[in-house]
Amino acid sequence: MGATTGGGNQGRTLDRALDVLECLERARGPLRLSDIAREADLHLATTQRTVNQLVRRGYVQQGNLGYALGPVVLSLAHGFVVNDRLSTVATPVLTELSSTTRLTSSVFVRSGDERILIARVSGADPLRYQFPIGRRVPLNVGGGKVLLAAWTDEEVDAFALRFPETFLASGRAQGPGDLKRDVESVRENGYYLAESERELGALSLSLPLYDAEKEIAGAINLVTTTDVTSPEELMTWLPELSRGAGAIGARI
Amino acid sequence: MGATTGGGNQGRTLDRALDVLECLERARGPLRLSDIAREADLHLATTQRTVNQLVRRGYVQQGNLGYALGPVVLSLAHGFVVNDRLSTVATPVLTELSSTTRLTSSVFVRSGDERILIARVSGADPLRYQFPIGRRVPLNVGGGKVLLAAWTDEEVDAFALRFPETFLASGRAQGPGDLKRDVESVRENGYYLAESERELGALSLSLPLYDAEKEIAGAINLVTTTDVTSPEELMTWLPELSRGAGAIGARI
DNA sequence: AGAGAAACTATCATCCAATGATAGATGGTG
DNA sequence: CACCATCTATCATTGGATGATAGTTTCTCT
Repeated sequence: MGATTGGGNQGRTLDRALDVLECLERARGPLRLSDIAREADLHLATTQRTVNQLVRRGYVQQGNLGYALGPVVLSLAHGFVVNDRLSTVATPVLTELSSTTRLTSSVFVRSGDERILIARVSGADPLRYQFPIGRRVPLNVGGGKVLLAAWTDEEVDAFALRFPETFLASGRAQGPGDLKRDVESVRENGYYLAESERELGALSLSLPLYDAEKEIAGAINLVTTTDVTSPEELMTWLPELSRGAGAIGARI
Repeated sequence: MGATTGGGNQGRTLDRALDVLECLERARGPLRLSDIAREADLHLATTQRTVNQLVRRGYVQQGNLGYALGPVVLSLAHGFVVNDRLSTVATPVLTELSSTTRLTSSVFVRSGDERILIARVSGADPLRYQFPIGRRVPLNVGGGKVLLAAWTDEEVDAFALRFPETFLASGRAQGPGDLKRDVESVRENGYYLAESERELGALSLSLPLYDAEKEIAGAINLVTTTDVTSPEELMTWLPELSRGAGAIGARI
């Protein structure tokens, strides 16, 4: 089903085209025209016109197994990373941070009910993830919680209710109450330590990033695995991470 | 016939939205609404509606200096790199190639009258380029010429006439005749050695990539600088590069 | 602080491009 | 060959995009 806006039918054409793109983004392989139509809940004819248009512009490419995203989306991403203030400022800081801690560090920002990884530098023994930049990850597990800490109670409540019961990678269930408690702890301590929440065996220490106007702009974290680093050991890097967060925040 | 009969105004809405995105991609910094309208040749009201829609979806973000691309375009790019056959196949080959040659290697594909870098692995002493993946580069200079070699003479002629007189980085002028001669040499030799064409001091050796059906699918190259590598020295890596090209082509 | 400009938002009648049902062309399969 | 699926093409209808204008907010000078 598409993410088309419920309130009023304005901007239908563009919304549908973006739905098509994002449905191809989620796809694990090439999609047939009819697959896209079903997935994005569009008429076949509409899908065809939209997809062909996207093909003409290079945003979608057609193989003999179906349609997939095209190379032009890479160009847009390039335009983002070379321009975006947070991206360009964060990268050198992460590089230094990963160099001193020998851990993987990353920066992500909120996007709707998700967060998007916009920068990452691998540590000494890199994690197994492949090209994570741009990946969408949930907002309600792991380091995502530090992004919620800047919201009002009402916003957090509304968000928490949208995710009634989430199962973490550790197997533990996380209800709205648990989420609110974690957000509270972030507000008190200024950081969040996550253990096997999004990924089993993953361990991460996350801090919010604030810009010059004290507005939340994203989050930074160090991530490792439980088999090489203990939570206590990871916590010793908190001052270093905090310094990195400050350095980034001061320049955006 | 397939595309847009009679050059009518079909798919105007989407086309305009993509124009907006690409105008932000080209921009060197945040753009004001009126800048976008002028740049994309749109009415201000149309621009506003389109931009706001893109903001709502995260494709554009609004700062206090204007509009810029948003993080969601990174997600699309992520969807591309994890799915695209050529991207995933090429990366390990480039890694090995750069390891043995100690040079920077890359793969690019054609997109309209440009080529787009879809994979790159840095060599021993990395070039000064920042995050080049996704960058659009001209098709008529440097390694781009190997992509033209698979075209018919008519196509090459038509293309050459679209770029009447191009000035290379070395200062040399390249007319349509020069371009055609270079394309001929690619057809004969199977490779192209470029010296200070797109970038002053750059030296690159490029080969076309053919898929299982002998259709051209992109190009691969080794790139270095004239101050550390001589053309003759670079040419000694031709067998290695050719082997890499074959390995990629066999798997797509 | 206040005047002026610029950036952005909102409204609305007109009309054209998007829509979707249908039919046709193409290609692969047993 | 018949069958099924994918993709393409056509066209009347209509509803959403359009663009002119006016309004509101925000910045920038002096």
